[in-house]
Amino acid sequence: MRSPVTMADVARRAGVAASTVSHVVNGTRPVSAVLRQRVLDAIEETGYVPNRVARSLVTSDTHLIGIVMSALTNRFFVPVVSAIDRVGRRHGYSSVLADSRDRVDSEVEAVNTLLSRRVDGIVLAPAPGDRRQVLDRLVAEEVPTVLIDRWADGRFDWVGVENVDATANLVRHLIALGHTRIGLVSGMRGLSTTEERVAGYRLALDEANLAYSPSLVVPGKSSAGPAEQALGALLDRPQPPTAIVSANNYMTIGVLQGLRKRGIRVPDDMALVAYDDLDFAELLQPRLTVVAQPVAQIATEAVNLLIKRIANRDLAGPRQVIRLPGTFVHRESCGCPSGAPLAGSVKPAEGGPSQERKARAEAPGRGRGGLAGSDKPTVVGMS
Amino acid sequence: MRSPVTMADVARRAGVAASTVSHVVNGTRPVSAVLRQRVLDAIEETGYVPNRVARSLVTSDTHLIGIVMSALTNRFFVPVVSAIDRVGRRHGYSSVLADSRDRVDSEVEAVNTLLSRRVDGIVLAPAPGDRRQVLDRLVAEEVPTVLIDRWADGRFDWVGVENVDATANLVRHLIALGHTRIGLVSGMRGLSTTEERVAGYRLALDEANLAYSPSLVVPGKSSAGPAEQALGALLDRPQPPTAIVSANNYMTIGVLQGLRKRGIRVPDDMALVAYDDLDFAELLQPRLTVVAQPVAQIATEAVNLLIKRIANRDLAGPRQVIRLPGTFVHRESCGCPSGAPLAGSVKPAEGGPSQERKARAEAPGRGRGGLAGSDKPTVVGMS
DNA sequence: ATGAAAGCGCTAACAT
DNA sequence: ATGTTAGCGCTTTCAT
Repeated sequence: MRSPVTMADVARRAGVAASTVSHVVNGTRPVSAVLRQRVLDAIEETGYVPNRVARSLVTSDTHLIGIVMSALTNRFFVPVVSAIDRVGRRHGYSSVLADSRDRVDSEVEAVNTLLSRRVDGIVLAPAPGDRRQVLDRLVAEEVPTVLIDRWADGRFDWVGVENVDATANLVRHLIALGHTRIGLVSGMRGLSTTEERVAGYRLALDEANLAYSPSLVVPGKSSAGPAEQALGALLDRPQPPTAIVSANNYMTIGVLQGLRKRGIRVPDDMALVAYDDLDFAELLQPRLTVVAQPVAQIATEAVNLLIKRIANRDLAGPRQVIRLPGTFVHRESCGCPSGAPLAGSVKPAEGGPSQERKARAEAPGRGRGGLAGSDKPTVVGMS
Repeated sequence: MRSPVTMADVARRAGVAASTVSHVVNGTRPVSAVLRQRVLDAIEETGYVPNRVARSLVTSDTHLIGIVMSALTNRFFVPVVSAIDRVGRRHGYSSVLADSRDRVDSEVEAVNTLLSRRVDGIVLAPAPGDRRQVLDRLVAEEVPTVLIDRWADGRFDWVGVENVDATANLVRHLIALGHTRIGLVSGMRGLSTTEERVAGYRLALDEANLAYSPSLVVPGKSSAGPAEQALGALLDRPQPPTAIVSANNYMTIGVLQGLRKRGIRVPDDMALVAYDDLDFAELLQPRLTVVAQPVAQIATEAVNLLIKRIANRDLAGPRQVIRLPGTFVHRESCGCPSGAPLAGSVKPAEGGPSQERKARAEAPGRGRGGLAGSDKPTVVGMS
């Protein structure tokens, strides 16, 4: 069995009281150099590893941060884990996961598990549907929680991206290029991001006095397969669109797949722009014109905010809503030649309704190694 | 502050002893219908959530599985998390993460954290370098551990992929197509996967009586940027290769990037094959000929094995080594026309040295929605 | 079928 | 500067 060497063992070996061992381990009170050394030696010799669960029982904190999201499907999953590791390492936090599978019932189960494990705080990307049960619970238990990605409830801190204007910019650009029949492959129902992106699409149409046709908006359910199917519906219309907007990364993959199968070339036969950059967007031909989310930054802000809340639970203060801007990345799938200036002035955002704090624009370099000069896409920061 | 409603509170409210509450919660001994109901009601009314950390202190198990790997860089990260969630949910396991950043010192830190949190078991993808310290520790503490991806030590269970023959097959295919100068962009030094893939490359060369030239093997360090640089070295040779093998997914991205920048077309100017399939391999032009790892299956096997070990720590038995076959996916980047039969008979594997168990071949469909008939790549199972 | 009591390994008063 | 002691919230003998 596993090392049952306890603090008492160490104390005995060092010839001191258990509390002394505790204090040298935690530096919680001065210990004479001699005893400290004796204790350190004893620890070394016995291979003692402090038992954090026993510690947690008395201090009633676990230094555990719970993450609730659909692991595979949510693009914030890995960045959040990384942020907790990076930021949290300094403060001794670790992360525990709970997959919600994007269904409220699993979400409830997930939150309960985390609650019973007494996590110090939770980062949650709310599943679509009625999440009142989970959220009420979280409020009742008063466990520090920050919502991420999808907005769901004014009682919580939230960090996410600006969707309305960013999507509108995508559409404005297409309109500036002369398109009037623009299809939208939209996301899962019940997600704020889905609704906001649809709203952005309609906004741009309105501005240009183009009629909104419901049949041009097809449900891609936020994933590739359904998106490919939804695309079919669009293409089978008597008057297919001349341009398509895909509302998230996974759906973009489905759309590309579908277009390819039908032998429809981008952008010659069909212009395509998308919400979310893809890791491999640069490698596709044509390269995709997209709005990129500052994913890493969102994750980092969320974790920082959470840790701050945990640190002073009392100084609660007003809930923070951090809505970060997306970045318009102009490449060629919209139909523009490589390096062309951006058609259709990208309007500056006017500040979301619940925007309480303006964040700095994301740094241009998004990490994935520099591109050669002429190959560089035009990056337009949006705020 | 957080719900401090304890088992004692519930007991008082229900007018029973704490032990009775415990037994109805855990079903550990019969409780009369009346009392059981009273307890259940009290729990309901108080919103009691059992404190798992207190429980852990007495039972000395946490139902926590630790995951140690380079979160962002390791392709097994998300699949392992998913597997723990899927398999573990039935048994009440959750996962705690620790990012090793692929450096032994962080790895030591990570393992220590998990040890102090008293996880019931660990899934570890060993960092490159001298991991004796970590592994000795794990052995000493006798915490059930399964190694994944990179093989490191005979004292542990291990689950990973067959590399030698799979890589050889890639090279054999190129040779069959007439290539004699074949470059290899290889992975990080100190990783078993790197060494095995180089060995496979050499094996195929030997079989064909082609000379092995060290300068045709360049260090891509398992990531995109370095791979792109390494590619440069290959291309700047007086006699550049006519075909390239990329030894993992991230490096393939770098290689593609580099080739594109130099205006080198695949496969016309340069044939390209790779270890690891890419999520978007189907979307590239040309589509990539690769060996795909059964990632999800590896993760699932690892987690199942670990949970089994945890269940009966004593019945230790011999260490298991599960080496799963890769799948040759024949597409067009090798220079073959779409749907062409596979040139260069792909030799069946001969069983790795430490192969103790033969696993079934991965099911052909790899999840990402069916391809249209004529577009379907030729998939050749390897064992 | 139920209750009382001991104790898991630690921290944090409270002594001295 | 160090030791003693009383819990943290639970499980699990041991009684009854």
